[in-house]
Amino acid sequence: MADPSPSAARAGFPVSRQVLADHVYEALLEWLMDGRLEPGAAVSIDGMARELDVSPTPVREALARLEHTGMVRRVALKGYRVAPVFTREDFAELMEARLSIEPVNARLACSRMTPDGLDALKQAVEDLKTAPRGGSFAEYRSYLEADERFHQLIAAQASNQFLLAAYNTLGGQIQRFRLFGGVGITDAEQAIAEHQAVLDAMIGGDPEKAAAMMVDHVEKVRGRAMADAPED
Amino acid sequence: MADPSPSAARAGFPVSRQVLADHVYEALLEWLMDGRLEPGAAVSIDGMARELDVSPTPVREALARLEHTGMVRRVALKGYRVAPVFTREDFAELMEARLSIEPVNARLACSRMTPDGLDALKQAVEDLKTAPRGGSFAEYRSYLEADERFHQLIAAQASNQFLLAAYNTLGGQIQRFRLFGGVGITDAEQAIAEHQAVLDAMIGGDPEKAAAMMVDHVEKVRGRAMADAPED
DNA sequence: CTGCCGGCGTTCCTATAGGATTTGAGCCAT
DNA sequence: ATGGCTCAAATCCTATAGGAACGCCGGCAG
Repeated sequence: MADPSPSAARAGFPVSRQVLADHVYEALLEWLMDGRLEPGAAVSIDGMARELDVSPTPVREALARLEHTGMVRRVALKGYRVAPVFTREDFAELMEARLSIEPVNARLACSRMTPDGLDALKQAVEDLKTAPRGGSFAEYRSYLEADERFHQLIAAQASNQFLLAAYNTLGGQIQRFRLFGGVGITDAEQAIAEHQAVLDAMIGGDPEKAAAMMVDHVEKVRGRAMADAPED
Repeated sequence: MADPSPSAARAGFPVSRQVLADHVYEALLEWLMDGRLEPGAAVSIDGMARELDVSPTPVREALARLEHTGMVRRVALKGYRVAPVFTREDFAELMEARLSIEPVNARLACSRMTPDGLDALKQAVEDLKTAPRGGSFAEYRSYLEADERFHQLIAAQASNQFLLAAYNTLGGQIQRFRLFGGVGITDAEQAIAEHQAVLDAMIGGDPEKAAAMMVDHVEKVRGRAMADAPED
């Protein structure tokens, strides 16, 4: 490969234990989240290989993993395409799924919270409050990242590998919708308050209240998004 | 390759719209479920390629997909291994996850049930009742298959792609535990009655009762398994 | 006897080549 | 002008080859 930077990870960190397919996976994930790969666009294996200066084999492996996340869809002998934009029904289903998983995560996380986990959660909410959110699209990223991190941390603190895996499959879709749903950040103040309410319940050590606050948050997110994006 | 037989799969089904990696995926899945690949065993890419008479590339792609299901684990530059047997804690976590997802599926499935779906559910319970379960291990298979099919159908009838995906990631693990958990079929009569209770609630069109019956079923499964397998 | 070390096989990992398939454009007949 | 057909480019899919790392085993020095 002409660009030495990708191989630097292997050469510079012989203990890295990371292979090319992992880098390709992360690169594609980033492009998917950035919008560089728009929904519906074809993802050519050979094309991506040329773009990333690798052979098609690692690209194929990375795409096989991505398919399982729902970010890309595969049609045999036709190739991969970026998953289409969410319809209103898709969004409703996603929120329904969140409502059945995230409150459980919140309840369990509250019961099993570690001091470090609580600190991380506090930091996530703090980042939400301080993140810039007025300017261009790129500035949303830190806000959205903190949002996703908050929910991800709760799922992790629930200390259940299966619930964590289940949430992670949703998390990517949620993040993708946040970016491509067509709605900007119009509800930051309310969303921050709802996150704070969940955090307060966690600090107070009240699992049931934490679950209830999470239900409240997700339902309000759904309500706001459905109102903001009446497009169909 | 010298032996032309492997290409027969392609030549014989020109309309199959299925590629080699899909066949490899299904073959590996079957071997994992059969016990031919025991937990903890190494899954060599080259070895599987020789065994299946294909090149390593499709095997690599199939394993990349399987990794996301939790059936196999990958260590970079070291290869794939069959996921280890469930510990008591793993099983408890799995049941906890089921308790947060399957009752929701049952409630939604009851509300959105189609006539065809209901027929399929009835058939699954009927198969549970008539399946042989006294003899050898191989005879369990039809019973276990009907069990898994019952839960899978409910998840499908919930008409929520995300909940279905979430359940499917659990379903494989559940099935794997049924086979390798160390417990035989000692609770068929009770389990069938519990399935019947869920089905009756569905027939009666009572979503809340269907959810409650599902909770009852999963909790009792957990109770019986934890009592039967005190190994630690 | 014990610990170190160097060769050797196995395996993973990536690149490259070639066959098979789909898609789109261009041409011809109606 | 339009519908159908042919051809060619692009793409997917699989096979094969080669480089690099890991684990094992026998030999040798202390």
